[in-house]
Amino acid sequence: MVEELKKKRVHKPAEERQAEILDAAVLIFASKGYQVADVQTIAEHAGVGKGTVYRHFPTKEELFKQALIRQLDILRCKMLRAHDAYSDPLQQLKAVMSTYFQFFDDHPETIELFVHERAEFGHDETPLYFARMHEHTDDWIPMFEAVKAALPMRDIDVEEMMCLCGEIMHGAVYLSKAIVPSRASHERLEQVFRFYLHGLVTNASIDEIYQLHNL
Amino acid sequence: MVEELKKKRVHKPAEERQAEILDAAVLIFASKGYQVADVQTIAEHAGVGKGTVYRHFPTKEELFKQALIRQLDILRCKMLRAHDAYSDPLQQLKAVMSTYFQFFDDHPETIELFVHERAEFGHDETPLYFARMHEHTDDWIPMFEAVKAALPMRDIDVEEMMCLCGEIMHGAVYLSKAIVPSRASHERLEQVFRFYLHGLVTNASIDEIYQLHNL
DNA sequence: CATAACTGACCGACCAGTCCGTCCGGTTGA
DNA sequence: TCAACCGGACGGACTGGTCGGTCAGTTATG
Repeated sequence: MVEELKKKRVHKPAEERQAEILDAAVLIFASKGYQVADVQTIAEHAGVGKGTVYRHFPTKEELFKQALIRQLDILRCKMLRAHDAYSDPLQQLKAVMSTYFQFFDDHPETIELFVHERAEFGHDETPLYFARMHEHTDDWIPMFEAVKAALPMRDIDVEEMMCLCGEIMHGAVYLSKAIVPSRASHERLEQVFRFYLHGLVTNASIDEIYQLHNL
Repeated sequence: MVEELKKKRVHKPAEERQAEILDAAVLIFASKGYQVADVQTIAEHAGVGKGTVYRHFPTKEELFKQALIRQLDILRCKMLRAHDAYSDPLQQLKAVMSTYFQFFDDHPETIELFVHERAEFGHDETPLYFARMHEHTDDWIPMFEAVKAALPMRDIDVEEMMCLCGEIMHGAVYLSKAIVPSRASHERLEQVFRFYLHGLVTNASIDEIYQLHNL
């Protein structure tokens, strides 16, 4: 009656195995948090033994960070692609923001991963989330410069523009789950984007700008 | 030589004991996180035995939540006091925002506490941080109504105003530690407040508004 | 058969919560 | 005034269970 179904052992290229393990890690870490998630569960979920996990990642901590980096790279990549799809700087900005919101709509577990990183490791080192953000700051400067040039801007420097943009997007996503009734993040794109522009410009009509830039 | 310094046992009113324990709990939970912090350490820090902690709080989780609630109440109370010190709605708003930033400047450990709550318990229940915020939403509606009446507002309803205000303040505080070089939160007050107003109004001169309201 | 990948039982450290002996300090009565 | 007494607050050793990381043995592959 009780079938002893033995999983067949398979050897795979390291890269593929690691990807499987990382996918499982993202899920488990996101749902339980770093401390509570246990490596055994991740291994089972990835369909491998615990020993195998440790063959590919030296410690639980490293496993977590790799899982996180994987997600960060995916997000970053999507944002860059969204940017490159447009030439008008305001369209670029809106597309990037949209991608950001959409990403967290599609992968709510990633929010949890970020939250847990901030809680667990943000204490004494800058979270990878921000480290990476900051590391790649330069990539976005040209866009913000262009936005600035395109708008009747009040006196704000580019760094401040970027900082505010990051804060408001992060805030919207981070708090999106907490608001009752919770709205899908991307529904908030329009609201947040308009608000952001209003916050930047002097006194021009936002509607004019919208029309001018086909937003 | 080695003095056996035995702590004298002292009986105290329950309330006082609990306050001592909660203060220790805030510190330890904030610095280590919910999972890593151990009750023994909290007990030692409060100058009591572990058993005593469990006399006053049924579980570690309850201890954490009480510690959090304590901080939330302090913050809320300060914000209300700041509000009541002014009659002009814009001055009130600015004062409340200022208090919020100042509080986290003075008690950076409280940020950590919120972060850990979101990570540990925000998963399946609304964090107390937001629950309380939402619970007391009504307290702030009159102020935002008044702000709205005082400004040449674009078409935003009060709920949205409050939501955006919360997000931008939370974002500024939450990210304040991540930015390099990190600025004291309160230094950002002016920047964030102006940004917020710009985001609300139609096309009036912010400077006019500032002068009119003595900001 | 040689080698590399894989496995999971095992070890030791760690910790939430318990439990009972200890001792404080308020009360009583002579 | 003070000594004997007692309720209950207190302390901390202990227990039971958990989990990160290891390693000796097993299985696939060439």
